[in-house]
Amino acid sequence: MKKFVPVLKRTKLFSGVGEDDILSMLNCLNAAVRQYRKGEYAFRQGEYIRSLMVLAEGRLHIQKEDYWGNLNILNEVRPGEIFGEAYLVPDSGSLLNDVVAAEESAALFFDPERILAVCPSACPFHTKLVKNIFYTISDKNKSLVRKLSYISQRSTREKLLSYLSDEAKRQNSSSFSIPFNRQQLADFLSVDRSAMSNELCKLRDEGMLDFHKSEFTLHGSEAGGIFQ
Amino acid sequence: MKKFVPVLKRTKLFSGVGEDDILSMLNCLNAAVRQYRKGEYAFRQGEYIRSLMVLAEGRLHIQKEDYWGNLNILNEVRPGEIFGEAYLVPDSGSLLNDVVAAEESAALFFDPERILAVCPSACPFHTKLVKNIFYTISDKNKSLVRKLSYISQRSTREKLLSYLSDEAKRQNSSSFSIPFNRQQLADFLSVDRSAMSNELCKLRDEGMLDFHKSEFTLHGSEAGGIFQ
DNA sequence: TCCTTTCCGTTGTAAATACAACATACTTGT
DNA sequence: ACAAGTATGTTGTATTTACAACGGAAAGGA
Repeated sequence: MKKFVPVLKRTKLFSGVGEDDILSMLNCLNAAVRQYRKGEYAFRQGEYIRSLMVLAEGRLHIQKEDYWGNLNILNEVRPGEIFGEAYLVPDSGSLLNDVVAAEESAALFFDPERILAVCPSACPFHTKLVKNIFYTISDKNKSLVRKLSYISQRSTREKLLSYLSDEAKRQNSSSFSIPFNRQQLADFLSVDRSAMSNELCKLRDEGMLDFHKSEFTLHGSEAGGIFQ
Repeated sequence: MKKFVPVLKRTKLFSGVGEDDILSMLNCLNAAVRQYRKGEYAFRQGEYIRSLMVLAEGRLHIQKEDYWGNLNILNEVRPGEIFGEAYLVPDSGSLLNDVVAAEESAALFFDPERILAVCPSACPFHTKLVKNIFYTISDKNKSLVRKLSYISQRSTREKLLSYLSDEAKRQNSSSFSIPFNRQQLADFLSVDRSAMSNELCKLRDEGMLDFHKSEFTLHGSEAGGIFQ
């Protein structure tokens, strides 16, 4: 448990809380740790969720495979982000997606009652935690809206450009790396891999960007405009 | 203010709170009302948001218009849902989308500090409110994920089927109405209106569904399977 | 009622995409 | 170093979609 404290300290969820206090909060909130190997399922469609989870290490993919085997990565969970919270709502039914570790990962499990039921006396940081959880879910919400803005572009080219330029903006540099391989990026953007690969190369040939594996560099007035 | 209490009473946000208590909470939290005519902009891209809003009446569309005039409805806000919460996170920048009233609407504006800062003595329902806000944001999250699951379908046909069958499931009937006209549905699903209209008619001709304006009825083993 | 406007379906064509199939480069394990 | 497996780029074709254009139906206002 203690090993995650430095990681957690840097997350939005525990921002403004000292390491010692994080540790006591983890105890106060009765957190449990679960670790996942790369490719392992944290949860499967149809399961019921009773905890609020925080990803401490690694990356998780919220994904869905349909009847015909098409895989859709609905979202990526990064360290410090919470997941599973939608299923704590009363009568929310069973999990609709799979949660898979994209790499070696560790998650903290919290009892939602202990977090949401305010106990002013027990834990001085509770108010801060509630605020931070609110911020964290809001961030997640924002990332979902962001993804929606990519996918709601009509063409593969526009999806790529909106995603890549947004990623450049987020990483505040025209050179950046993305957390996907080509297939994962195609799944994330809901397009065909080969068509996307084709479009990427066209964009490169047109001088709009360069890439090497998952490292991208955007060129040109449009992309550059972001940083001006 | 008082006129919204019966509406609010039925929302997730104030579930389990009596009408009198809702009114005192609204006062305690210093809520303000703003009303919008159909088509009016509640917020525009680039504005800064300092309040947490709850839609009391009507419908709002979170939408984005790009350089070329393509309109994307990113999400629809219904009564009892909150909006704007993503922009209360520190350093979250200005609004990236427009918020437009799809019909005559009314929204309540709350000071986020008053909601999130726990004051056990002042308002006995504060803990409940915090929990309900958590549930409400989570629900919103879920609706975003749901929309993602529609849009991430590869073809117009699949997008339509996933949306319509999900809507049937949510309304618990194979006959249901949707809150969109054709153009809005096309924007919501990020497809071309005429192509979608064409596809709808093909589905109808194949006997998979029927519709009249915004009233739909699903037929066949696939759609029926949901209710068995 | 008539006129105007909006909404919806239909069609043809140009463009984009999905899909399959394959070549090459890169990784990983032995 | 080698082999097996994986990731990526490339190409051609069938399918699907976008777009424009139009006609009829429905809705709303004068």
